[in-house]
Amino acid sequence: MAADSSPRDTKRVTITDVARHAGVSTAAVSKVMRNAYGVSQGMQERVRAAMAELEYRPHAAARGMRGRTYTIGVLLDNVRNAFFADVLDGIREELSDSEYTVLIGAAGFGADEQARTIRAMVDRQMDGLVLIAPGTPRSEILSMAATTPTVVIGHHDSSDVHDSVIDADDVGAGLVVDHLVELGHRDIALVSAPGSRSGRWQRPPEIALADGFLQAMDRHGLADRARVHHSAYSDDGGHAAGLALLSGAQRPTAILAGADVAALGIYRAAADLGLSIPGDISLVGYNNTAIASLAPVQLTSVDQAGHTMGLAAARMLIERVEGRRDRAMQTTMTPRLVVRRSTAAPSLP
Amino acid sequence: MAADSSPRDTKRVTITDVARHAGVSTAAVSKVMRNAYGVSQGMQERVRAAMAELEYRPHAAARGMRGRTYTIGVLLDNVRNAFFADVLDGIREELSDSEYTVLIGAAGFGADEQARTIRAMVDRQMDGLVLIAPGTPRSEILSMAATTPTVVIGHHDSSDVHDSVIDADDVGAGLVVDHLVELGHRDIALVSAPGSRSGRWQRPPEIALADGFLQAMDRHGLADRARVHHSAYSDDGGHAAGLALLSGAQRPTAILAGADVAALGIYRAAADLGLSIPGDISLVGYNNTAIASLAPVQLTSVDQAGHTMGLAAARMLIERVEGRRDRAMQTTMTPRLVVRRSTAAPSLP
DNA sequence: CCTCGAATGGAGAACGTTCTACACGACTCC
DNA sequence: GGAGTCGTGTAGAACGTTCTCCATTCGAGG
Repeated sequence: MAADSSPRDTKRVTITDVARHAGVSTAAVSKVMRNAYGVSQGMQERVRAAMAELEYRPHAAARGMRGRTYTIGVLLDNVRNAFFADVLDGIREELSDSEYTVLIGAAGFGADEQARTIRAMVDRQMDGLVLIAPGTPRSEILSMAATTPTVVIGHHDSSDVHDSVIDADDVGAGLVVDHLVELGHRDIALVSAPGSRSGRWQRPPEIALADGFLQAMDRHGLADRARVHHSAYSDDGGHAAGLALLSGAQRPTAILAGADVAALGIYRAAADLGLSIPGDISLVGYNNTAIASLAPVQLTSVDQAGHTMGLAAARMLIERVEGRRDRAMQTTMTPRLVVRRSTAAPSLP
Repeated sequence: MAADSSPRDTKRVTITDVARHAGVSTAAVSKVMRNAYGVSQGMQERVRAAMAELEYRPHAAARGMRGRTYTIGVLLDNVRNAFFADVLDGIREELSDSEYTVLIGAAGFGADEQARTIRAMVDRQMDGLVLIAPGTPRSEILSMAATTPTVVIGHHDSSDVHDSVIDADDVGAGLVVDHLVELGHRDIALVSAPGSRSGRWQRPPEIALADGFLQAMDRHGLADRARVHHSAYSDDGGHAAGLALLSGAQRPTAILAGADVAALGIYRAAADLGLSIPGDISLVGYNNTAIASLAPVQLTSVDQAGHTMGLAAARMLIERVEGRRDRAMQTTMTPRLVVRRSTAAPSLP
């Protein structure tokens, strides 16, 4: 086995050290830390002083064996999607002066990998989980949520075992369609994630979006001119979708992409084909991420208030973790259209 | 105290259950899991079968009390910087079929917050840490690294207690200056992070970049025309820097930004001032992130091979964690210039 | 047949917390 | 003056692993 001998020595300060130093029992120290009932003023002070003096930091793994671990896990499929960064900021802000630490599991798009990551977080005894639009089968989420407080962001399927934070994607799609129709567009395409009703989720965000889109088109009497194309919410996915839609026979005059990243891929495809935006094609993104507002981009987009969603998710989660609420709840946000320079009246045929 | 009664019941399958089910001792099961010495073929199979049958998953917190936790922590300051996403992908890829799980601590720019996050990861007994350009004082990193294997990405300061992966930022700056000078530019400005030699880091990436920039300018006899402006590597930071530089008295004809995000902020500032890129101003980014290649952007940038850096970091870290190497090492990458449409010859005065 | 050593399996002590019981004293109330 | 009650503190049993010893068996060598 060779030399081994990792350098991990210099032993930690433990609760026992603190207890001895303060001249009390470990139980007392534990109580102080969790500010549990039954501790006198004097005890409080003595113990806190000892902790400070020894620079004591509780051993999270040991805590995990019995009680809390004071860790919140966040699952996201794609670090590059800036919308998730907004949500994350919200979560971190809400938790910033609590004792909880936020750790992120970045899992990629694969359902298996996501499931593995979720299990890893549960195995590490995290106190609560925020899952952003998980691709994992619903049954798996439900069984995990039965044992660990969970907030699901994005999926419209509600449940009595986990909380949800969603955006009214159907309303968002409606806003976009209204805007485009008002500009004079008739042939409008939607590019949405292929997700579909897989894994027993009945209403993942992309389905809600697609439904809202079709309803809105119908409302304007354009049901037969609506087109839906599926592709991954990534730059490459958008690029492929853009090429397919724009070089096809019946070219739409406007495209709504379910994510800003994908919209930028479509932008690239349009450029490849020599089409200008918004001259030839109007383009709308979704999520109103930072890139949408960049000078060279100026993408019309739907704002989902990711930051606020993160705040709400964290608040709801902590309520559950600390047992202040025992019934599932659902929070719905209303989207808002932000018009920029990527949409205009269609050019005459 | 109300009802409390969190739902966390339905007890887990433990090593004891597996042992009983396989008719062996827990010690034996543990040995099989860690494939330690002293296990017969038959025992192997019996135990593995039992584990599979019961769907056993080891309890990470309990493991953390004695041995490994099979968790690698990654610290990054800003989820929005796509370069970090590249690094992260590299790390995840290298670790994808190992037993290690990667968890990310997103800490923001503040040194305190970063320090807190690092401590949180150490307290959770993570087996190893990858720190991407930490702003935390060097001493703190060194003391953490003494107890937990650590790879630092970005800082050029080497150490015998942690490994490092860096990019030759000075070379990168040289490539850019050469390119710009060749196009005919003389008045070139650098926008770099304010980091400076704080916290006892002698050579954080921004300093290496600035030094390389000044040296390259000097090499071309342009030392007196070089300007360095400090701002945060963010969209807003770039915007502010852009406004300052471009509306000031002696306007540069080209700007190098230390991060693509910041370059986009400068882009926005230029637009605000009615200046076109590359007509009036040439602009170069750093890191060659995905946004740099987007159709509407087309930013000339320096490629740092973040993905490869991530791979290297993970490989080095695991060597240390598993005790296969006990001396610190350092890996240096060579940057490459990717010319796009944001640079051109300067307009005549 | 005895001794040795290698190979294999198990007992049981950690590890650092939390938390349930319980002990003790001081009051209050009949 | 005894029975409750309240407030405060402690003992000690978990929790689910890892890992150091130790026990047993088996073969080989003498």
